[in-house]
Amino acid sequence: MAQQTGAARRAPLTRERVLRTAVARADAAGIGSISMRGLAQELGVVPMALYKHVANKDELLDGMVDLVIEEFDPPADALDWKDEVRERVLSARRAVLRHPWARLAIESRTRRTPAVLGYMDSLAGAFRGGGFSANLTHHVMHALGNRIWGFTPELFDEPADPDAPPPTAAAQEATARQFAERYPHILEIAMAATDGDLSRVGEGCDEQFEFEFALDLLLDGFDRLRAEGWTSRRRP
Amino acid sequence: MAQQTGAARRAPLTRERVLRTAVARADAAGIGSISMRGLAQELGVVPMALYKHVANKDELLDGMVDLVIEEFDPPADALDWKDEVRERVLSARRAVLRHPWARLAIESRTRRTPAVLGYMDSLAGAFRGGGFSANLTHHVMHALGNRIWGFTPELFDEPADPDAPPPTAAAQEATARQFAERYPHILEIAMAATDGDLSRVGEGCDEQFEFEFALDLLLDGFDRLRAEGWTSRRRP
DNA sequence: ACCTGAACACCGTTCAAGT
DNA sequence: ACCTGAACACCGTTCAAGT
Repeated sequence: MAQQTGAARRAPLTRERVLRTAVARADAAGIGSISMRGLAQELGVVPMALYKHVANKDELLDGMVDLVIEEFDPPADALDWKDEVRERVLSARRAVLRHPWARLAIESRTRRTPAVLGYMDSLAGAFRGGGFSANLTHHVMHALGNRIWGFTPELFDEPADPDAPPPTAAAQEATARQFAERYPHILEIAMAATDGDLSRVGEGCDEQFEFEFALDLLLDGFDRLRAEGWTSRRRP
Repeated sequence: MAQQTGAARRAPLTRERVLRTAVARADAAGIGSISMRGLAQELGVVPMALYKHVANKDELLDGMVDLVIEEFDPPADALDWKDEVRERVLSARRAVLRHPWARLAIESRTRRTPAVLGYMDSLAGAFRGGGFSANLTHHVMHALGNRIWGFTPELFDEPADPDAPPPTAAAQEATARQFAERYPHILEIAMAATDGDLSRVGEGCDEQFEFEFALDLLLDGFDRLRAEGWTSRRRP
């Protein structure tokens, strides 16, 4: 008995299984929980075994991002360029929201995998098909920036520290007064975002709204340049 | 003789000196070169000594970013809102270009230091002073996103691996053909960016142009919403 | 009271030794 | 030929022991 160890009884290690396990781990415990050693242990395998399937940790992260990109849904055919871009980007957003670690992984990766290139090519194709010149397509994709991956930076919204002791009412009052004095415009903005309900300021704002606001603003601007027959390498 | 060790002879350790040394080190060797131990060694000090001046590595990074933000120049007075925002953002860009590591540090930090808040407040103030409602100011700042820090994601431009062996002409031809087949739109874009000179495709494009293109496109869109008296919490 | 050496619990990756 | 244990050169941070 016990001729096979736990490791030997497991499904054979494949690149696919390594990557899927890493994605599940990152989904559950964040990108900080991804280490070659920890992942190997979860797979019941010696760390070096992973290096059969991924060259190093960077390639592991690239592969994880590729799995997220594979979740992007291509939109139905016969949309005009604007709806196609919109659908593709919002689909990317849904995938990135399912894998919150992907935001930082995408930002920190220098990645030009086939999955990345394929997605960018399909977006570029949507613009070209809508009558954008190659040049203008180039510029508008840069203008979209990381929004092509469906996320925006957080800027104002900071995850509240769950370990922080709840401040006393007096302390809260004091810091609020100080804040109002030093950062009056930020306070205004925060209050506007919560319809003046100061107690909800910490909740952050409606990120989905902000994302679509900016996306549609950009797409409208693009449309204007396209309609104007923008060609020159000059700014709008 | 030698009553004072090298460490003792040095200027006393201060938070300021720790942060400035870290910034200089990151400027020279990248963010990956920043470690508590390495930094301590450079300062001729035992690692634990740093913990007197920064609570932990996260706070060290926050402090480094703050030093970059302190390099932002407030613009001359009496600019209209658009020029003021433009000047502030382009000044931020100049600082970030001087400290290339700051891009990733800013993206990965969850930072709401006084320096960060102060800068965001000044930007928000420019919009408010230009007649933007608090609500619209909120949305347009989200739309600017990380561009308020003066950078855009790299998207297409990947630093060429200097260690990679120069591919043979035949291999280059083969990959080019394959690339053209799989990613025709990206190829078009890349060629447009280099005026059709394929040999310069690897160089990447004019990032400064792309940055200002997107910035001005956004500012124009903002101006349009402002002029229309945009108030509703609906998309543009 | 102050400071710090040693230690703890990790990393990614190499490589020689073992089967 | 294949696989892997041990090792290398690191991490951030804690804490007890020393001055």
